[in-house]
Amino acid sequence: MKPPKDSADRVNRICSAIRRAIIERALSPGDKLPEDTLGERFGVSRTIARQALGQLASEGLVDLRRNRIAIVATPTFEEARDVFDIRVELERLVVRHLAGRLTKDQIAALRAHVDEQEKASAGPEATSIRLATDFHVVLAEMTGKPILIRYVSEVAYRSGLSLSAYGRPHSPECAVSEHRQLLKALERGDAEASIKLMSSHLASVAERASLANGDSKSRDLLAILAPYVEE
Amino acid sequence: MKPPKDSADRVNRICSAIRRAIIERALSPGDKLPEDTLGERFGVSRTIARQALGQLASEGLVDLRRNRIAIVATPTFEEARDVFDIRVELERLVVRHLAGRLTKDQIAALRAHVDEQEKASAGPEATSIRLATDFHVVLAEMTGKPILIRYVSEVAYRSGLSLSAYGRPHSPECAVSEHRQLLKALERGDAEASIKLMSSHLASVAERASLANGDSKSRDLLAILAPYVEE
DNA sequence: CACTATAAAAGTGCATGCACTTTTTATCGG
DNA sequence: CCGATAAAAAGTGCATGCACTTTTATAGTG
Repeated sequence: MKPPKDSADRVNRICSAIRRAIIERALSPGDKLPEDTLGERFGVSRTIARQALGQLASEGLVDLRRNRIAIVATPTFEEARDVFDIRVELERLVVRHLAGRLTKDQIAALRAHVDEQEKASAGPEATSIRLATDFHVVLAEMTGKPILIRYVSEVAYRSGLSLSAYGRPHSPECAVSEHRQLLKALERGDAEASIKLMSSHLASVAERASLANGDSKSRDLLAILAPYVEE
Repeated sequence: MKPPKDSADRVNRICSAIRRAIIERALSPGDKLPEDTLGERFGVSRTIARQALGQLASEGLVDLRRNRIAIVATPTFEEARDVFDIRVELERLVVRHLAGRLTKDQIAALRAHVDEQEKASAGPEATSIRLATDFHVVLAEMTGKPILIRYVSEVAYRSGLSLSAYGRPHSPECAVSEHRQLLKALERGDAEASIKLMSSHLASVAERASLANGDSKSRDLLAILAPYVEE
């Protein structure tokens, strides 16, 4: 009779909230996440908040420092690049599996998603970024492969964090049109094209963070500073 | 002068021990892992044991069921296959980055590792399996990319668990010779060949778990084989 | 004897308390 | 006013205790 106290996912609620806050840039690298503040805000004890932080740390979104307040992670430039490399491979796996296999309903859902994304282009950047990331997660979910879903989500969120650290302002129109193109290729079952489109889409996302390939480390600093200097 | 109570990695010690026990098949899918037994065995409180279990659960090696004793995970057949798919992509990334970039010392270390592996072929299966897995982890570590290392280790261990669930007896000689071939290709900087060798090596590992042929659910055999065949 | 009901045991879930560390604030000499 | 220093506050690390759930052992009944 009483609510089954389904508390296993109280942790999850906190994680989701923080992930979203990060992806929407309400939280930035270095921002503090004290256990008791979190617990208070979410109406749970420190124990639960602590678990959530542990989980997020294992996903690379949070930095746990002994005896210090946990903070939103600050990915290094190299880490950001590596995550993108991995992300490309994982998402290629996704589209390879999805090309030509999407049901009518799935296609409709994806189209609706992109439409919403387009509508959000005019609005606040936070929503736009979140929807853009969600698109990739939704794609992954359509594979029905729990493990792939988990990994793709993880790298997608980490990418978002990197972008928040090193990226220039988000450009929604671009993402929308690229998503539409990809969707078309998937729909007509062109795996080859889908993979290419996904790769180049992610490359352009990475470029926004100046993460484009270059083995030289000397220009990294410049690349890092560029977004702040220009404008 | 007292030991700095470097307790952050007491959790890690437990995790490592359990991971190793799993890979060596001392622990099998379904085996129970009670918090207090663990704590007692490792001389820590339940709290720490619990953290370790949480960590391992997030790596997919342990199953946490509410109010029930944690158990070693039993990957489904599909999960096993998916992990292998992801593993192939990640390890391709590893060898792609390593080909032609290995230092003399690294090559020596790898050769030593394979030698040890060969020596262990005659001994107990546990050691042989562990060394075979380690080879892949060591390779990943040589990329110096923390994130790649983490993901590769994770899928390597998960693969080991799948093998323990579905695999036939381990065949050490096979792994040794394949590792040697790969090492040669890496050494002479032949990225193309390295990637192929890694792919086919992992395919043969997967085959040992009957993950390549359609056991019960053979519906997309082509999709399963695609990553190994292509290119 | 099987089969159920029931009580004890074992185990997890979680809040809490205390020791310890880091951070902040307050105080004081120059 | 500034910098240093000590004291208070804030925060984490972790063991522990108690409520609750599952499992096991026990006893009762037709």
